[in-house]
Amino acid sequence: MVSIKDVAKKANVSISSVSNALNGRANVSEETRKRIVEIAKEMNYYPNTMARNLKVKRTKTVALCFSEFDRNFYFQIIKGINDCVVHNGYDLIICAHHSIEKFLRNGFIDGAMVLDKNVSDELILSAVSDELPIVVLDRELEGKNIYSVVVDNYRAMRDLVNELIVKGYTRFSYVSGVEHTQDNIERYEGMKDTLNEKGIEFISKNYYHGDFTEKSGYQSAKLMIISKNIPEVVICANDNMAIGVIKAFKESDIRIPEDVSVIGFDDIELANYLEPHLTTISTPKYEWGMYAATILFRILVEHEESIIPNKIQANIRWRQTSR
Amino acid sequence: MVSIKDVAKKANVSISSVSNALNGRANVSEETRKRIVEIAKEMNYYPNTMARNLKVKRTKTVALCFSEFDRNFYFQIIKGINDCVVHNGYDLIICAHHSIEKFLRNGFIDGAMVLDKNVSDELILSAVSDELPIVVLDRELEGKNIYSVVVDNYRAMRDLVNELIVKGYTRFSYVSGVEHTQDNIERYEGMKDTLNEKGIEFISKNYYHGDFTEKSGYQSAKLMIISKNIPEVVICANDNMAIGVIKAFKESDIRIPEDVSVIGFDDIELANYLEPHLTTISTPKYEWGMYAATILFRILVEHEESIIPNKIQANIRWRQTSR
DNA sequence: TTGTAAGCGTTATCAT
DNA sequence: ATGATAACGCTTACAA
Repeated sequence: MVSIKDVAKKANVSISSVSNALNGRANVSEETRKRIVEIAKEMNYYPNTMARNLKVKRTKTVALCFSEFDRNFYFQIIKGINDCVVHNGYDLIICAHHSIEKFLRNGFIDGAMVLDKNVSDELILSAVSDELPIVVLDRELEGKNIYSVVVDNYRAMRDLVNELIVKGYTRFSYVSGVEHTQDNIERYEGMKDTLNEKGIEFISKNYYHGDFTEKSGYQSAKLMIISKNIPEVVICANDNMAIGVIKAFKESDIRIPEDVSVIGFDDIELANYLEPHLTTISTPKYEWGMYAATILFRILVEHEESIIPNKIQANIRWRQTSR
Repeated sequence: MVSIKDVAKKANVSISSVSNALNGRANVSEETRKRIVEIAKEMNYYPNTMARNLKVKRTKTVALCFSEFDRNFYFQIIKGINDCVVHNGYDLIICAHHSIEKFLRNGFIDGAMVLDKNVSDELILSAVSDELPIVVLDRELEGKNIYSVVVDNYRAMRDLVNELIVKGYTRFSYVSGVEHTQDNIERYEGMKDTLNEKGIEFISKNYYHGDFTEKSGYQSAKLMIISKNIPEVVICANDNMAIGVIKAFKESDIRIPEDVSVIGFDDIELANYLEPHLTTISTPKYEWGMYAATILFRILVEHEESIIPNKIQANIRWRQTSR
């Protein structure tokens, strides 16, 4: 690996002149600057980032902690993040939760985003600092230099249920995601509260325990069928479970939406390709990522303080699985 | 940021003792070792990776260059890569083509993988070295310390066409991907050569110019319909175009597979959810990534030389869009 | 305009 | 067993 020393030797100047020349500083004659640049290029010299970062404190790199490569739901979020990062002239590295400590602790990054449930709150709270603001997308977390950018599940669900009631639906079932997750709780509460307000009681036998997987949706619907407890509409805590629900109903020749409506949450790519197309709540993934990164840069480059991020608003996509 | 110096001061020892203690070296008494470890923990000390890497040459980090966050086809590949990297005790960073130079040039990584057409061959060839082996997944590239792990498109297509001929198909159409891409060329050649061998001439009016997008598949099928040139089977250079083709046929009430069969390539997630389920060629994505990373580690940790990677074999998934 | 030298946070060599 | 000290490759005051 060719170092600044090698370039200096070949150019017959001191290393500081090389540094100055290459960093476009004024204190070097145009003539030598040219020569140095040329020699550097011809020697294929690139400054060692680590050595540089050891000196200057800014690295112009931010990290995204992410490891759920199974769920392609996330990739539009990442795209949004990436576009914003590039636009700000920074570099993005994505690393899995296994590696995040390595990057969080050591001044290699100027800021971070977290989209990985495997990372504990404690880790985040212990890593965050004035020199390392963190934006989290997968939880709500309070603290100095920490910013949460999450979807407003509760409100989206309220909007949905209100509209369903207007359409005349009264008998609801709910297929839950993993019980203790914030997403699931907010989505469920949104539904329940709205029903209650409208004088519709939600009884617990219409609550089915899922875990966000297609399979758990399938099994929940099977249960409805066996127990002859088919509602007018089944609201699923996410699309994957809705897909499972639909599959089970289809197998029993229960028509959608004539016999029962099915509604998901997330608006994954599949939702619009299924037969029938899935009515769901669309979280604007690209904008979500973009906004999260924007928040980070408002701190990083604008040095804004006391930002309170807005929640991301999700919207209903009426399609064919509902009337 | 607390440094080794701070720990040394607080523990009343020299920095070398701290370093030795924390790195589990023998030349430090058990007693002081314990004290130092304790103090380090209580001070929340983590060694600065960059400073360390400046000294020792191994970073135990590899990079994946990737930026097509639009095509979720890729994510299982990344998962395979990530699992292998973690299994070897390394860290993975994923960075987009914009940033790759920064990491390729500066000794921050021990090795790299490339899955990004935006990276030029020249860049790869100029960055590769004994200290930085590179595995490419998206092209075939020759050179010292460069290894290509690609899918055997040609063979898969030969297998497919041979079986189709056995099934009695004789009238083929082909919807191409972006013309000059290796994937497209190999897939097309595989089809054409096999047909020729079996005495079936492939005429150019049955070749439709697509670009791997659903839309281009849709338009190609529209063209077939308008020109009343519907074959027995249309082979698409990827699944997305097959989806477009199917959509167009459906709109014209052309039945699949009764009137025409449609076959894709890739086996994206959608393929198995479409109605009818798409017959396609499945590239084992997880294994592909896993294998590519494995090659890298055979060089990195086993110091193997002169490895000639096998091509990844793809397999036909007979489903409902073909007879 | 140019060069010298200190320092960033480590590890490693060599005295002690 | 412990501690100075050089070195990694760079930036940056400061001196020349």
